[in-house]
Amino acid sequence: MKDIVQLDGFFPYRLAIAAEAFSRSLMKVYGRRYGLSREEWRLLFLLAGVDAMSSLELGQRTTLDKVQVSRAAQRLEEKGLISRAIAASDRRLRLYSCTEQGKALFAEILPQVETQASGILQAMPETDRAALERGLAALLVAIDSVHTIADETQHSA
Amino acid sequence: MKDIVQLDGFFPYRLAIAAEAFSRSLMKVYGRRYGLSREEWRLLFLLAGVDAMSSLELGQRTTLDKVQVSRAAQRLEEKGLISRAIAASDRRLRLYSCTEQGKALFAEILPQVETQASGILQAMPETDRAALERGLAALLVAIDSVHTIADETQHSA
DNA sequence: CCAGAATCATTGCATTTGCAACAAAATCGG
DNA sequence: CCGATTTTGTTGCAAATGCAATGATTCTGG
Repeated sequence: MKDIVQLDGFFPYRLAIAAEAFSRSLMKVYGRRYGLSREEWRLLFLLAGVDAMSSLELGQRTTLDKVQVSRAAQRLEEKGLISRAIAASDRRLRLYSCTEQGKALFAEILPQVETQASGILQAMPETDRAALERGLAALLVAIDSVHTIADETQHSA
Repeated sequence: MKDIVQLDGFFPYRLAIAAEAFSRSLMKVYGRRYGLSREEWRLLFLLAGVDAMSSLELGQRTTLDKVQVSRAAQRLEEKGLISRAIAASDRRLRLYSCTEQGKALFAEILPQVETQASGILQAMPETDRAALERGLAALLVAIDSVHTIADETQHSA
């Protein structure tokens, strides 16, 4: 009789719960054992695989705003894990890159995080895991598309 | 040649990005327009549909620890949206319930949040949406199962 | 029935975060 | 070429958060 949506069935709620639980599980590894915040870990992850990356791209790929990027990068720099430089092409931008020490730490942590993640994913039936992969990919596309539309309408307004 | 996992393909990363973007999109509605935090909104959501709920159950269903529950509930009480009482069965616990004002506010906000959420979900092909539903359900089960295991081993240790 | 262990909510304090203000640099219009 | 607007990074300050400590209540083993 209730016209109220059951929370358990409310999609955004379930997505948030699952993502948070998953994230917490991984944070136990890089956080508790290595003292990295989620933002720091994410930046390190992004930077470990490339030569350098601009602050702009960094923000776009993490959905972190510029303040979060700036502060996480500052902490990582203090720890000697990344280095910061002013971009030659556009001196407003910063060019971040991973130090050797940062890459070494990342190489040490990543396998442990992967193990932790696998522990959860392997508990799922293969078909469900494939469904999740597919659905998540589509969701990311959908989010990106509505964002783009929102930005465009804002421009014209 | 790189033995480094591409971040874009790393599952936990994509899950976190999608959930955060989705969450931010909904927060524009209940946050910017109604001044509720994510935790406050979630508690209100849980309480709007039932007579009362204990602090313990509240925490379990939201993956929030007791401090977060306590503080979000305190703020909601100050706003007159929920009421707090000591549970008769166990006087350590609290029994939270939604006030009429809280239910009214929830009824006002929910449709707007649903509209916002639908805007994203409707941008997905039907089959992908179904896959996401299925995968997400399985993921929640998997997370719960490994949590249970972890707790049990901790007890025996 | 009682003393110690366990569970739960709250509080204090240091750190972090978000938002707005600000400063530096680039782009655009004339 | 110069001033106004836009874009980007940083900083200040108030609010939020996490973690450890505390207090209140219940449970457990004798």
